[in-house]
Amino acid sequence: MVDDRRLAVLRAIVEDYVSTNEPVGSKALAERHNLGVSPATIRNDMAVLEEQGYIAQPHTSAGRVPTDKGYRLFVDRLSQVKPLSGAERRAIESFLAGAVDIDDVVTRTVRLLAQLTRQVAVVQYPTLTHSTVRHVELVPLSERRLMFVLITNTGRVEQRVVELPEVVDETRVAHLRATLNASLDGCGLTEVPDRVADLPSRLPAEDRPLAATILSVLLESLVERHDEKIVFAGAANLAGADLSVGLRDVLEALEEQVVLMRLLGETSDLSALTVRIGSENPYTGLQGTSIVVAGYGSGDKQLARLGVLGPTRMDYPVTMGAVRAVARYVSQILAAS
Amino acid sequence: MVDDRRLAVLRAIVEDYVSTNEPVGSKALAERHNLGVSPATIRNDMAVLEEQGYIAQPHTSAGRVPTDKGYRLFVDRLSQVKPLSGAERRAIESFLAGAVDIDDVVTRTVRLLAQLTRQVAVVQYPTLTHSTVRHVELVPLSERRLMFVLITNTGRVEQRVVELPEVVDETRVAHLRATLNASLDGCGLTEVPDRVADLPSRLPAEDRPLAATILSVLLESLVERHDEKIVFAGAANLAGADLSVGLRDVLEALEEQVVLMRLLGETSDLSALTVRIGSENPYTGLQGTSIVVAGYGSGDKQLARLGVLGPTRMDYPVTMGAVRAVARYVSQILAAS
DNA sequence: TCTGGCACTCTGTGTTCCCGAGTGCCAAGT
DNA sequence: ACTTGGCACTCGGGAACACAGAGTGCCAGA
Repeated sequence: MVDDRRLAVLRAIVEDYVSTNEPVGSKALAERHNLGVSPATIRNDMAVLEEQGYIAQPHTSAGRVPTDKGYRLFVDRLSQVKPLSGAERRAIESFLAGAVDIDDVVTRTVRLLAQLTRQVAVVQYPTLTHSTVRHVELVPLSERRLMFVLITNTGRVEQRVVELPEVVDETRVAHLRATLNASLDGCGLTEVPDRVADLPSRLPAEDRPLAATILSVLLESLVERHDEKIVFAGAANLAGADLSVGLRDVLEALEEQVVLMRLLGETSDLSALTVRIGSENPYTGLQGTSIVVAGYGSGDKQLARLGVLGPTRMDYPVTMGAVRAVARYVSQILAAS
Repeated sequence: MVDDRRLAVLRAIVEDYVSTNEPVGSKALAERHNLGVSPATIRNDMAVLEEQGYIAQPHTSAGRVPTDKGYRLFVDRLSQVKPLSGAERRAIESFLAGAVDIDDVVTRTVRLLAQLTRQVAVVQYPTLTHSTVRHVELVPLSERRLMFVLITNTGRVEQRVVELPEVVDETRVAHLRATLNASLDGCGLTEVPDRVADLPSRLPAEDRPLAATILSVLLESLVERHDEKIVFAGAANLAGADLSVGLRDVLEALEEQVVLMRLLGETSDLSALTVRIGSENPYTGLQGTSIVVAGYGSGDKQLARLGVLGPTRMDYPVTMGAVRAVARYVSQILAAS
C-alpha cells in the first residue's frame, strides 16, 4: 500500500515533469492527480524517493525532478508502451509503401520517425552479417577495367571499379562470372571467404591473376562493411530541447558514425525495445539524452536497428510506441520485397 | 583618397568584427589598424558608411557592425581569397586519395570541408545532367524479377528491382541487354528518352511488353534524379555561432533537400566561387547565414556543386580559399578515376 | 579636410530587495 | 502507525536602481 503509492507518486512526477518541463512540487501533484492524500503526505513520500535516488531537487526549495534512475524505474515498471493512433498507422504505411529500393526505405524511415516523435531518428542499414549473396556481376568498362557489383538478398548493392592486371576479353570475364555465381549464389556473406578460398586453384592457370585481383576486391568489400552506415534526421528537433550537456556535443556524436554504431549496436535483445537513459549511455557527449532502439528486418532475422534519440526528459511511452510501430512496418516492407 | 580611406575603414571593420565578434568602435579601429588618421576622422567616415548602408549600429552608442551590403562590398572588392597552407593542402590530398568510390569521395569531401572551415559543409552529388551512360545491366533474380542497374561515367550506380509481366528466360534478357547497351552506350542521360523511344518497335512483338516495363523503370530512374542527393556535415559547428535567426530554422533548412538544392543550384557561374550573403538568400530560415559555393567535376565539365554554410559573420577570404581548394582537389580525383 | 574636446546616450553589470513556491519538521488527529 | 495541517525557513528569480565605460555626434580651431 505505502510502497504502491510511492510508485504512483513517482509516476506522477515523471508524467508532470515531462509535460511541463518544470520541477514538480507536492501541492501541484496533489491537485493534478487524485492520489487521495494531502500534499504533506506526498512530501514524505518524495523525501523517501529522493533518499532512494529516484528523484532530486535542482536546488533547495524547488520541486522535484526525476533522476535517470527514476526514469529507469518508470520505464521498467510504471509505464506501458502507448500504441499509435489509427491515423498515424495509416500515415506510416502509405509513406513507407512508396519506397523504391532499400536506400529509399531507409531514407524514408528515418524522416518518418523523426517527424513522428519530434526527435532525432537514427536508422542503421541492414548488416551484411545476416545477408546472403544473390548475385555477383562483372561489367567490363574498358580493356583493363571492370565494375564489380555484389547484390545481396536485402537488396543492397556494393560496387567497385577494378583495375585489371592484364587485358581481358569478354569471354574470360563471362566465365569467371559464371564460376563466381556458381560458388556463391545464396551463400551467407560470412561464408564467402571460405567458399572462394580454393577458387583460383580450380581455374586454368592463366586466369588466376585475374581471379585473385577480383577476389581481393570482393573480400575487401565485405570487410569494409560499407553497408553498416547509419543515417539520422531531425537534428532540428534538438534545437529547443535542453540537453544538460551542450547541444554541440550531441551533434558531434551524431555525426560520428562510430559512436552511433556503438549506441545502436550494444543492445542485447533485438526483438524487444531497448531503452538507454542518460548516464546509462556509454558516450560522454550523450549524457543528457536517452535512446530508444528496436531491431528490424525481413522475416524472422533481425538485420539492423533503428531508434530515436532525445532529451532524457522525453515521453517514453509514446516514443517507444512509435519506434516499435515503425520497426514493425519497416520489417513488413522488407519482407514483402 | 577620401573614398579610398572609407573603403579601408570598411575593410577594417569587417576584419575586426569577424575576429572579435563585437561591434567595433572608432577608437579601437584607430589603434589596431594604422590608418594614419584620428578616431574623430574615422567617426566621420563611419557616419557616411552608415548612411550608405554598409554598416549599422546595434544600438545607439555601440560600435558598428557590417550589414549584408557591407559584407558584399568586402567580398567583391576589398578582399582576396586566401590560399591554404601547405600542410592543409597535403592533408586534403591524402584524405581524399583514400576514397574507394564516388560515394566515398562525396562522404569524405563533406567531412573534410566541414573540419577545414569549422562550418557546415554541403556537397551535392554529381548530376545526371552531364553524365553519360557507361553500361546498362539486367540481372535476373528469379523467373519474374530482375535487377536493373544503370552505371554512368561518373561512377554512379542506379539500381531497381523490376517485377516482370511474364516469365522470361535468360536468353531474352541477354538479348534485350545487348540491344539496350547498343543504343545507349556513351549517350548523355538527357538523350536517353529520345534514343529509346522507338526501341520497342525494333523488337519482335513478343518482347515488347518486357521492353516496355524495363524502359519505364529506366526512364523513371532518370526522372527521379536519385543521384541529386545532397549531404551535409558539421552541423555541430553551428552550435556556438549566433545566427540572427534561430538555430532550429537553419537545421531544418539543412535537412530539407529541396531548399539545399535551390541554394546550391541557383549559382550562375559554375567555374567561379559564388557567395551569397545573409538576406541575399532565398530562404527565410537562412537569413543569418552566408554560403560559399563552387562547382566541381571531372575534366572541363562541371558536374555538381559543393560549398560551405556559416554565419554571415564568417571569415570570407579563408572560407573561400578552402572551398576553392577542395573543389579543385575533388575535380582532380574524379578526373583521375 | 582633419583633429581634439566635450556633452550625451546607451548597454551591460552589479547590488539590493522582496515575493513566492516549495520544503522539512513537528505536533495533533484518526 | 500513518496522515494531516501548521509554520518557520530557504533560496531562486525578477524588479528597481545606480553606475561605469564605451562610443557617438557635433563644434570650433588648426
